[in-house]
Amino acid sequence: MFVIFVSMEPVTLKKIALELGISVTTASKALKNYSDVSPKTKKAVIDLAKKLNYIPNSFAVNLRTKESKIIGLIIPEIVHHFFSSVINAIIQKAEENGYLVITLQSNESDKLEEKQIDLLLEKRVDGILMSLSNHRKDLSPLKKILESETPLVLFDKISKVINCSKVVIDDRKAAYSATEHLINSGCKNIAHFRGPLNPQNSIDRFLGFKKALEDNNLEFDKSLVYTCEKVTFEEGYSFAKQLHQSNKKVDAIFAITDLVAIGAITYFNEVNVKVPEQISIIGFSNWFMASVISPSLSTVDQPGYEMGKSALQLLLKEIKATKKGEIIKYQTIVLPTDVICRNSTKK
Amino acid sequence: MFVIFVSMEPVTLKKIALELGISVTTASKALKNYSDVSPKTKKAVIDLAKKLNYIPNSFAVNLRTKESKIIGLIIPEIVHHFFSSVINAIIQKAEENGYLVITLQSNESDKLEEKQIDLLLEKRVDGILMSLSNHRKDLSPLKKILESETPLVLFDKISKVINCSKVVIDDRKAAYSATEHLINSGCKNIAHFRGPLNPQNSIDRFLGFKKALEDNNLEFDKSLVYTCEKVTFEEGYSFAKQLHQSNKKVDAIFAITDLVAIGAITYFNEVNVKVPEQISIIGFSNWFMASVISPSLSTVDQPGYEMGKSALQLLLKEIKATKKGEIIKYQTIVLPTDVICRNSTKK
DNA sequence: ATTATCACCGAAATCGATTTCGATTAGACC
DNA sequence: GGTCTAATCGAAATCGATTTCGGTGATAAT
Repeated sequence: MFVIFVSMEPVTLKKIALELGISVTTASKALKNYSDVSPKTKKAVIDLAKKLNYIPNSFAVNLRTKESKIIGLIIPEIVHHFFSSVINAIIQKAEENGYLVITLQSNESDKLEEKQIDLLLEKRVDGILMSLSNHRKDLSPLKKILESETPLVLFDKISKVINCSKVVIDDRKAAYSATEHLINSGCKNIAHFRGPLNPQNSIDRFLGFKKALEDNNLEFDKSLVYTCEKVTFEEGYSFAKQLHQSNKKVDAIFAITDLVAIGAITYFNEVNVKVPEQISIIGFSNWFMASVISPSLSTVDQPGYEMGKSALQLLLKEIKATKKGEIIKYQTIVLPTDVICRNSTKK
Repeated sequence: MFVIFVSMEPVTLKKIALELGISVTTASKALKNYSDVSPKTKKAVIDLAKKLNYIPNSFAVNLRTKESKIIGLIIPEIVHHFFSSVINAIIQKAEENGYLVITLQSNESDKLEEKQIDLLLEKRVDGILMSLSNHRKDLSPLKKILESETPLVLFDKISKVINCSKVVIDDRKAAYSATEHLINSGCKNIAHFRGPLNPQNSIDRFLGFKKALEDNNLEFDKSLVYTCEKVTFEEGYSFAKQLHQSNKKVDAIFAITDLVAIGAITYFNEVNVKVPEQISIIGFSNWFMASVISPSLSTVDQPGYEMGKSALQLLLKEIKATKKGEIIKYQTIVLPTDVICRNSTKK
């Protein structure tokens, strides 16, 4: 049997109504199970709809209901273990709750980030999840989101001064614990490969590091702090090399990220400096590779999946509240972190 | 100054028209730069629109134009280096072309995959990009996409029998080259850690492996083929162990994926089997970690970014053609791959 | 003065689904 | 027969932007 169809026109309620000799109104009500439609008509409509494979036009539905059932997500980087775990959680949980997710990558560019905010607002997404770029200082784009009455939840890389819900870890405390872990294992001269100067994340980790030294009566040596610009493997490698060749007395390193730590380990492996015997190294994030590298990397577990999940749940709550016209109470969720001891640190 | 606003009603064309004492028609035309609107009126409308921060209601625009300017993307896994590179390319290139991307993860579940296809069709996305789950055999959900006249492009994990555009690498040839690389460096007893039995990918790589042996007069030993179910680090590790403890004469391994290869390397490092002196290992994908592991891993470069980019470009072309009512010529793009020699293989 | 031309504007239909508000009919009940 | 209730149905408005098509008034051409 040959079926030739010239771009068949789509199945609409009108078509169904026409075919059954009823009004569009009744057809609509039948599908939505209104009580003022006779069972017979209901069945006829439902059957025909199924037969014709009727799909309600979401454009029209959106227009009426003023909802897109879409959530916007902006993050600095997709190809990044932590963020891809977050995305994973968000997409999955969103779908379970009847929402789809548009993902955008700011690439650590402020300008792009702002453009993407506009794109999402134009698309009239029902809510926005964001992790900010490292350089963001101008908060007016975020305020624009709030003014448009679009619920907004920030996670991980947030701004403390913007008035909205947030999901974070206590970076300061986590860094404190990591440093203390090094100290407890007997290290006294600890270097820190920190992140860029602007993001709150890396500031907090630095402060936690410093505080741990102070609280344990260890001298803070400014020259033992190296600042990563891009937070890469190569930086970890090269700072380790600089540190090693400087002949400074150092017995441990706390790195801003597992990737940086692995760069350092790789260097020390190459020049036969024993980790952790000669130098202990601890990272941050608990990236999958941390458990696999040799020696396996001690680190701080940063729960990406949970973060995505919590952020999404907060957002959904706010979307519901906004819809009902309720006043939203912003809240900040702080997720727990754990130090994970492996073989790159002693004891 | 206090501004109290009770959920201000949104700025619409109607509002602008009312404020200026003109019709909605004229306001619309002014913003779209029609020639039958006086420069004075145009300016007035544009100025007021900017002042009120007017954003056209995309729901209404979608309804009129029958376009969502959204592309759907379904992949088996997000937290995966190769796929996240693909996503990265797709999202970026889509944005540059005025499209946003809804990403969904099938999690290697057929049922989920089918549900997600329905979700995207209900959302009336302008096109769909897919990499299939490993188990997909029933192709009717894909046919449903085509019947709905939604352009579809498959990439990486495709089905050969479905009639649509595709972007792939020549897995067979790539595996052939990888194996030949091992042979050329003097290896004669080569094991293969292959992927699952169903996906075309892993079949092709297996076939390429086998063909390379034949063409070089090496005996194919079935007992040297290990089949990964999940394609994990652990499988690579454990197969390496089995192989080692079996005392079979083996001087090389071709692994389906870098992750599996790294699992194997890790095992051999632990038991002090020298790579590549005692056993050569080559992986597949050119994951970032491959260059970092010790010894660095020889592998086949699988261009994820390019694949995403090509798939998107094909899709955009089809979307445009469909819109114009043109007939679409399906095409299959085969991207080149390269063997990358590092330190896990000889010479 | 008449016609033609041009510049400018707006009423109304349209996209497809939803929902309000009546309208109609049949049967029940007094 | 008349009133009332319950069961069914549909006309029309609505969401907001777009576009067709026709109209008006002013100026230029004859």
